[in-house]
Amino acid sequence: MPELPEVERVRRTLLPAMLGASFDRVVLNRPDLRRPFPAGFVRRLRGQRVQTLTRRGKYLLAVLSSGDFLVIHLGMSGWLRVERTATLHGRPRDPAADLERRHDHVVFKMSTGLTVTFNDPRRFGVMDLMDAGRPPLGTLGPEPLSRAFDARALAGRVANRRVSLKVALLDQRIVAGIGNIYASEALHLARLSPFRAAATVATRAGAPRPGAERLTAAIKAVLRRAIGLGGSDRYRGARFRVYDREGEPCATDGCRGVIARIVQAGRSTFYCPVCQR
DNA sequence: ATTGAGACCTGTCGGC
DNA sequence: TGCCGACAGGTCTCAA
Repeated sequence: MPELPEVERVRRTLLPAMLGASFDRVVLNRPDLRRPFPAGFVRRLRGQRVQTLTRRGKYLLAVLSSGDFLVIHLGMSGWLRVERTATLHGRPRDPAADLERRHDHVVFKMSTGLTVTFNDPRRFGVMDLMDAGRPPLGTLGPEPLSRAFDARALAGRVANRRVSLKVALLDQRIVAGIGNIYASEALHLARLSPFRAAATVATRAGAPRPGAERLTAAIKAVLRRAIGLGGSDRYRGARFRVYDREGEPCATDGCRGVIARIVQAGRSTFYCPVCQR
């Protein structure tokens, strides 16, 4: 589920439950996610008030009244849901819901009376208390929707990089928050081939090449649109331009191409061999 | 210093 | 129907 637009949607869902509220109870249903929870995790959260709830790339960041930073990454399959009441007993059996609750790994009971539950079947997510200036947070590239991320910034960051453009977009140090879906989407909108060496959109004669302008604009457009649609998952939001559309006709005006799927760095790339150059 | 491959997990889907 | 492999929205580590 989660790339930048989906994480942003989760953040907005969480605001009414968590912002300005404190942790009344914290329950860990297992000792680890991708990594163990840090020592004293429950104790350090309990009673703390959430002062800010922001997003950096694909990370959610809560600054607590104690000064601690609660950091949450949703991994591949993580999400957070907000519920009004604890649903512990007296409910009719619902096999589908029971199955899902098997992966409720962390529960926050907030002073708003709302419960926030972290669910993550694959357990690639991370929850930690850490310094915002430290890696990986400190090594993230610019926020793609910020002013600071423009053609010049992108060009500077891909200079001398021999990896393909697609793989470069997945590197969170170059730009933060893009994942496998929106990398393919942005390249298609920008009509740039995923195979190109990243450095081919770098600076020449002191100015970013045209590809860098198109690509930054496409990244912003694709992400803004997805945020506007509430992100994407199986059941809602985005109709993708190319992602998961192998064999379908290309959506670019006047293009007769057919969407292809290939693998780069172990991940699927969807693209149009005709209009992406 | 970069880069690719493999590891970490569970679930789902399509083919036989 | 059941079994099996391929694949899934992300990092992280390790060897070349």
